[in-house]
Amino acid sequence: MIWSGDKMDFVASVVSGIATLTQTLEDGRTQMVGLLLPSDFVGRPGRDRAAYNITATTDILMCCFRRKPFEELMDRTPHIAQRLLQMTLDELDAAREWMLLLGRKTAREKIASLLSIVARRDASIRHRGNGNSLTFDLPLTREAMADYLGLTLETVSRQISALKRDGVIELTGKRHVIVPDMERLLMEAGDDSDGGLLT
Amino acid sequence: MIWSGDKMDFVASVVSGIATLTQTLEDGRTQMVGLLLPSDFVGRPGRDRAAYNITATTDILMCCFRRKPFEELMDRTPHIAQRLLQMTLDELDAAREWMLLLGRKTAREKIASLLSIVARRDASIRHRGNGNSLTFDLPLTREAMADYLGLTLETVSRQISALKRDGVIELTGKRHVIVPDMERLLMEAGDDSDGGLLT
DNA sequence: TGCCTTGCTTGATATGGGTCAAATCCTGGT
DNA sequence: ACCAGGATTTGACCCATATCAAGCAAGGCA
Repeated sequence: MIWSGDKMDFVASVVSGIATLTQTLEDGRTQMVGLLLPSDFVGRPGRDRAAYNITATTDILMCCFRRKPFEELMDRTPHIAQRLLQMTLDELDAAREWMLLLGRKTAREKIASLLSIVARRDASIRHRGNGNSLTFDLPLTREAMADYLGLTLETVSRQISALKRDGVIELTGKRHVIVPDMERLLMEAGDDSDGGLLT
Repeated sequence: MIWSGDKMDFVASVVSGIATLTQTLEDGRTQMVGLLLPSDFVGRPGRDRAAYNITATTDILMCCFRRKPFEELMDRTPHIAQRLLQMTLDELDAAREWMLLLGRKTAREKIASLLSIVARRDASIRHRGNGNSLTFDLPLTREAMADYLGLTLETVSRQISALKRDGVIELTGKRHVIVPDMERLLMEAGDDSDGGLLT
């Protein structure tokens, strides 16, 4: 959709669909640095070039504003800057949680963490708070998961197979996941401090 | 100084000295998620508990405000929220750069990146823009560097030795670094995007 | 002076995850 | 139904980094 360095004279808000923010090294290694979900904000007031690649992983609908008028609106409406500040601080928290994952977790913990996050978000969207036994679809390919977690797609595949073999999750099809025991999955994720914040 | 989960009824700005923000897993693995330098902001309006451990690595002087009055001040002075938003967005960019480092760079690249960052910051503080051949002190122990980079302290030590052996840097004492060729160091860091030109 | 501690280096070995390669599964197009 | 191309799984092997362990240097202190 958008490449890092492109001119970007608008800001936007995601209405529906999913997109990713990625950074790459010149030899092709890539790392996902953000996941854009409905209600997330894209772009930055006061900057005219994109800092990251933005890729839609599904059909996506965004609500765009030209940057200049938006900046003027922000000057006139203090409430907006405050709201944006809250959202940005939440993103910063999420980024820091993610840094812990990238720097210190094992491959298995990384996968379990990702599944926990997706499961929680999915549960909160459809509020089906039925305690144990959750069910959801993965919105990402194995390769996207690898970019998210700082792994290779082969390792992702292997660890998912391992979690399945150990009964932590069940799979129907490639993408549909059943979690018989959410507690167990959270244990596997390593941070049972329950502290996963979702954006 | 402050432990994650502690009550924190103030916000602050660093005046002088250096502190770190770290997260830990319950088995003791720790990951640095932020570096607090002079002028950086600590704490979050609208949250009353610290989310991270804050550790001073030098003597430090901070300018503290009680949280409630500060929040009121922010409501009355839109300019402050905007300034804070800019700072937070900068931190978010830094966090994302860091995620790329943690997820995709090799140990050698991580060390070179860290040295580049410290060198650049140091150079900008003392503006000694003498082209090549920079010189600076590392403000961190090997262990702190390891926590920063998602490595072990032994690997940090080995990679620094390797860079020295290869002539990328020179050491006098354990902490004082001389960079004979900054270009070379930036190459080693992997992201030579110093201006975004490719031949 | 000699002991202790803290920070750092270096070596030997183990292992988690990467790399390369091949087989299988799935989906949409003709 | 058949085929083509992408997505996924699985296997074999290798290497970068972790782990475990020993030793060194410098400073503080009894």
